[in-house]
Amino acid sequence: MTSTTPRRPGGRTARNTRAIYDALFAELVERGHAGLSLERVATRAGVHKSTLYRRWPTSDALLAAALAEHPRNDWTPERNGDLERDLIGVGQAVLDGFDDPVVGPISRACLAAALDSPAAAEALSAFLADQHRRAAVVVTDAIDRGELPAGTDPVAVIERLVAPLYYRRLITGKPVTEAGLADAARVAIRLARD
Amino acid sequence: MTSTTPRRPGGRTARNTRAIYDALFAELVERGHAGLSLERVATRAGVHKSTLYRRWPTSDALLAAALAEHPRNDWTPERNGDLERDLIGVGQAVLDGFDDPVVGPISRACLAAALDSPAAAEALSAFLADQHRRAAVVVTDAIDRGELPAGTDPVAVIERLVAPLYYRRLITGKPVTEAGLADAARVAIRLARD
Amino acid sequence: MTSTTPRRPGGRTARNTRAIYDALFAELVERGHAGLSLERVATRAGVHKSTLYRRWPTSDALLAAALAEHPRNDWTPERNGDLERDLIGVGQAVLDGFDDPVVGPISRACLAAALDSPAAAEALSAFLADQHRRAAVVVTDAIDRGELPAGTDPVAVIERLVAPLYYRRLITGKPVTEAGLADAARVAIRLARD
Amino acid sequence: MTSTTPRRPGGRTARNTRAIYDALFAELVERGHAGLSLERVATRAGVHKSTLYRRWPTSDALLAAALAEHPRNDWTPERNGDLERDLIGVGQAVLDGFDDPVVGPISRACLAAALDSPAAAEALSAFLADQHRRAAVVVTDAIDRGELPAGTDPVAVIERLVAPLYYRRLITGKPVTEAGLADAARVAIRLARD
DNA sequence: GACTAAACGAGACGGTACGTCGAGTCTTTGT
DNA sequence: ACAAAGACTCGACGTACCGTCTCGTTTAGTC
Repeated sequence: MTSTTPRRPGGRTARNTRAIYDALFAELVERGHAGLSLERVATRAGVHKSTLYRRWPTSDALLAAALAEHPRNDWTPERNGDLERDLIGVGQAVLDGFDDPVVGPISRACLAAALDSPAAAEALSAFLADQHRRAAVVVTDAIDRGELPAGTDPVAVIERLVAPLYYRRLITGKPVTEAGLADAARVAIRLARD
Repeated sequence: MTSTTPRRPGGRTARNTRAIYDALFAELVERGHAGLSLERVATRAGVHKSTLYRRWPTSDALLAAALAEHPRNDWTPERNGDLERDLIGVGQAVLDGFDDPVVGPISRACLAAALDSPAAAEALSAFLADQHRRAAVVVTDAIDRGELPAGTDPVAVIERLVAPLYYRRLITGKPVTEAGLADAARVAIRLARD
Repeated sequence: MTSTTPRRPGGRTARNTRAIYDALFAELVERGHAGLSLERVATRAGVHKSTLYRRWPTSDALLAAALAEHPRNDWTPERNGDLERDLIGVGQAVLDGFDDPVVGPISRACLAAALDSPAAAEALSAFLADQHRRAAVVVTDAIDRGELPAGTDPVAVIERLVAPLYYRRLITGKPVTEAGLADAARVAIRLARD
Repeated sequence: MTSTTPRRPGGRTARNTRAIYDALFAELVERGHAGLSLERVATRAGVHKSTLYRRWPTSDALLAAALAEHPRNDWTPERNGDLERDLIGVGQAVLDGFDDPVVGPISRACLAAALDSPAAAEALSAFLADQHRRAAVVVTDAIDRGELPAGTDPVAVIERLVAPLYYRRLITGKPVTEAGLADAARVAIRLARD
């Protein structure tokens, strides 16, 4: 990680860290990545500016660290015993995230940061890999059930599922219809079957 | 358009506009979206800062305007009489763009801008729609040849092709192998056949 | 005079001149000398900026020209047949000018301009000389009546009268009481008698 | 005072303050009040612009603060045991100030500032009050010697002395002759005798 | 339970860029 | 062909953050 791990991480330091991450996300939600100011983050966290600079070299490093610890790292997909239904569920969760007034802006901010900063890119990469792994259980289930061939790469299937969702919503800016989501699920399954 | 169209668009104004767009792209290439400074753009274009602010309300508006006029709006896919080969060609062109030392940074910058600013998002959306339309001729060809059913939506095929490329390269940050590209092309075709 | 006298002073030119002077004074009243902007004056006068620049080289020159033509050049002191009463009347008129919501700010503006610009200083000098001459009739009256010796310099008496008024009100910023004014008048007379 | 007194006035801050005041006066001497630029003052003082804005809200406040601390606050009139001679000495000192290539422009600038800004006006008022008090010892001396009645207001005498000097030189722009100065002294004394 | 180094709070600073405003000067355009 | 108005250069404004520094002060962990 890019953060300077404090040698005395207990007590106040831990409290501050938590407050800073919270403030960071709140600021990202309110003002976006371009409008981010470490001064405001510090003020909002009730912490002095120098505390931030002491612990993270750049704002991207802070974002990377926050992304690594904080959010929805406990998410788990629904498992219904049917691959297509499960995949649609996963996709819907992704889309719901984009629409969420908190998660959406944070996602966009992380993405924007990743496009500018290698450190943030790495953190985002790790975060997404984790999410993929988490989601991939629905594919593993399908393999166990014999719905898919044994050699299938579960993460690849998930990637194929979410790629068009990200592309349409975040990049082209167009909405994803129910049919679009179903289509994405079908593409992913079709790929896995070969 | 978000730009303030000047009421006297001849002569110097036109020359300035061109110089500004060029300077903007050069700066984006060198410093990225986060490191963009309108002061530097102005200096580089040999123009005074106030000229920029007079004509575009924000940096995003400038980027949007530049994106709308300038780059590779003349690109055309190769047409070999074979859909899969053509699609791979389109995909390869996209990937080459990401790798290009000029086009790549500009793409990333536009994307980052779009994630922060509705104006930029709209401009990017229009730009990509144009690119899709342009690329879609290879699908239309295939329909004409009878390779694909008549009702096929050509743009949808292109989107299915490029979505995983963008997702892997720009979002997860991972490379796209030749096999990955071939996969994307094959799946796009197969799905269109149904 | 520093103004460029136009070669066709009739019709539109004259109307514009009047409008410009009016706008100038109005702006001075509203924003003071430091806040003066020729752009606003031009807009307010319904005239293009270049018209101003064509006719006056600097804002001070404009102010000087306006001062020479416009204001209270028709003022006349009251003549009561009693020097002290007349002088008090003159002094009161000066003080009333300082307090007037229109004349006061203009006076201060002209003074400030004169402190910065020789052109304005000259204009102010001429203006004040004119005012002195105008006021001096009350002294001439007194000489004619035999109240003062024949060799008395009427303008010097007026200057002795108004100097402390200007000094207290405009320079030290302190008010002038009725007794203060009476004092000034009395001393001016007494000194003239010797 | 309008200045923001820094909470740690030692060391660098104090050095900066002094350098800023010096630079301010130097700029006023060279360019006058209207030509004052805080950017140039900062550069000249070897200090960054934001340091100025952090400590003084406006240029007038800076001028006020500088006026309050810096100049000739140690001036003392000559005392010759003769009121008229002393007063002429005081008046001559005032006139010499107007002619001085350093003090003159600064005086004019302060006066111009005072005409535009209440803060500067107050500072000037305080400065002049101090000068008056300082000069008034020559009047007190005369009272002690019995030259003037006991109830005489020493400061009023000084004001009466300097008023015509300011009026002629700074306002009407005309020179003050030796006779004019002697006249002013006589007026002041005459006033005090009643 | 007291000590010591780590972590923090606080204020000031030099610096870059912002976005705005006004001063003056050119130059395109419409008539 | 020429004046009017639009567009420009230039300098400064006042603001916001950035990242750094120097001091004290608090607090966590250790002996």
